[in-house]
Amino acid sequence: MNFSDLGLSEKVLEAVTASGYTQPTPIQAEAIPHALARRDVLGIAQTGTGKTAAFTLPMLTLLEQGRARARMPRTLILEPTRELAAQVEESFTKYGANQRLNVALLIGGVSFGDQDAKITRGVDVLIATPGRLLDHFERGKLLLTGIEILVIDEADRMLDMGFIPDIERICRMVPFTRQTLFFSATMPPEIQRLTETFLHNPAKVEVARQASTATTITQRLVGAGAEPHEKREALRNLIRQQPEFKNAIIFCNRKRDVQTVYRSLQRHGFNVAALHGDLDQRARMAALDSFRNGSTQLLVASDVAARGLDIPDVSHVFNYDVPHHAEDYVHRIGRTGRAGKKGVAITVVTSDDKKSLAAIEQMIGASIEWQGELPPQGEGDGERRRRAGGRRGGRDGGRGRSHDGQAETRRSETESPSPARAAGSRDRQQSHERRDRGPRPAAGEAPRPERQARAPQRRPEPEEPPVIGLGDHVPSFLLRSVKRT
DNA sequence: AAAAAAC
Repeated sequence: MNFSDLGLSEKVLEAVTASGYTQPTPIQAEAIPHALARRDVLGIAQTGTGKTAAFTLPMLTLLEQGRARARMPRTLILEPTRELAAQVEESFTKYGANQRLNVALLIGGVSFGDQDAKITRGVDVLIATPGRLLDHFERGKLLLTGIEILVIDEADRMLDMGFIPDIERICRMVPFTRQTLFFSATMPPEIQRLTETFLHNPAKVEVARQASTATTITQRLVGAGAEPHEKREALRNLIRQQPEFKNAIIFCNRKRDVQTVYRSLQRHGFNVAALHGDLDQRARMAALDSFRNGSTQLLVASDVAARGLDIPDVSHVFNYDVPHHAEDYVHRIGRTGRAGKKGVAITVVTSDDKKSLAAIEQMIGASIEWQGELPPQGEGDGERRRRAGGRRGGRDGGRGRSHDGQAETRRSETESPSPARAAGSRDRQQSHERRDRGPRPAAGEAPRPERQARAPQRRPEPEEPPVIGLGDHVPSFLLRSVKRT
């Protein structure tokens, strides 16, 4: 299958070729002919599957006929976040290079003036987040009665974000006769209802199941103390330990933690940027740009960055927090291991995260490899080392932390051996054995018995201090076989 | 337990 077999126009094909693409992805191969035939399309696909081009390319072809009129855009694309909207705009710029089309981006956080001016001149492609679109509409500067094609992207995310009433409103404002291209990674009942209401006999195009995580991603769990400073220190060690590190996105659950972790990494000399929704638009764009062009290696982000953002070549994803919703986990780790590349996703787990972790493992249909405890240690500045050494003899202020063990595994590669660490060698071997066992079973395969079998050897000896948290102790939920859906 | 999106 080649792009030239899909019925796209010469101009669009030339732009696609110029970008270096010859073969369409499955969603593109399936959706483009339907879209060109003016059919409604229901696309069930995640980002990273080539979804954006699946609607951009046929739209560009269809837009070659006709001309935009003042204040009456011809097509409308709705996106849940500003970054995604900007990304779609780039796609139109790239593939529409051989056409004279007016594209406008209507997102919040920037001034109305430029947006207004563009609308007034007439736009062929309007890309918008719902809030700003409705704002323009209510000011009476925008007419939606000329819309020929409506695209609703990431519908399930719009649902999560409470946009569905806005989407329904917008759907009722555009002409009944328009063509609708509708994309969602999942099909919860509410989305199902929406498609039944607003799509007419759609061609259903489905690629890759929602909950499946790419096999190119190596997933691991590491334990850490639940105290913020312990987690931050664990994170720093984790970053330093990675053998094939290129760059990483670090996900936090809360915006203020994004800020804290960002500042902390900065103080410790890391090249880092932050991305969350409370930053002004310029800062958001700057963070994303510097990460994309490689001038920044670390991006600390909230879930604003979890879905859809196209950042090629991310070698690592670190979950500083376990996400509360299992599907967020899937989206976060999906930022790495893209386009056939290898990726590593490591989640920092504390004693507070058992429930969320169990839900995640249930959703992905497998248990995630447990790498062991990652104690805060080894800043290389003596001060920390003393603290770490001092802790060895007793407990650290009574806070939970198991005996040293698998945590030694990789640290030993980055630091010179010390007598205190030699004790970890037994566990280190075990840890390597575990890793060498290969990938976990995919969903649908039988649960693997060795999980039960190897568990006892990782329990602490009875005379050791009681374990608080997720050190070498294996919580009971990890020993249960995983329920599959 | 949160984040996101309009001013």
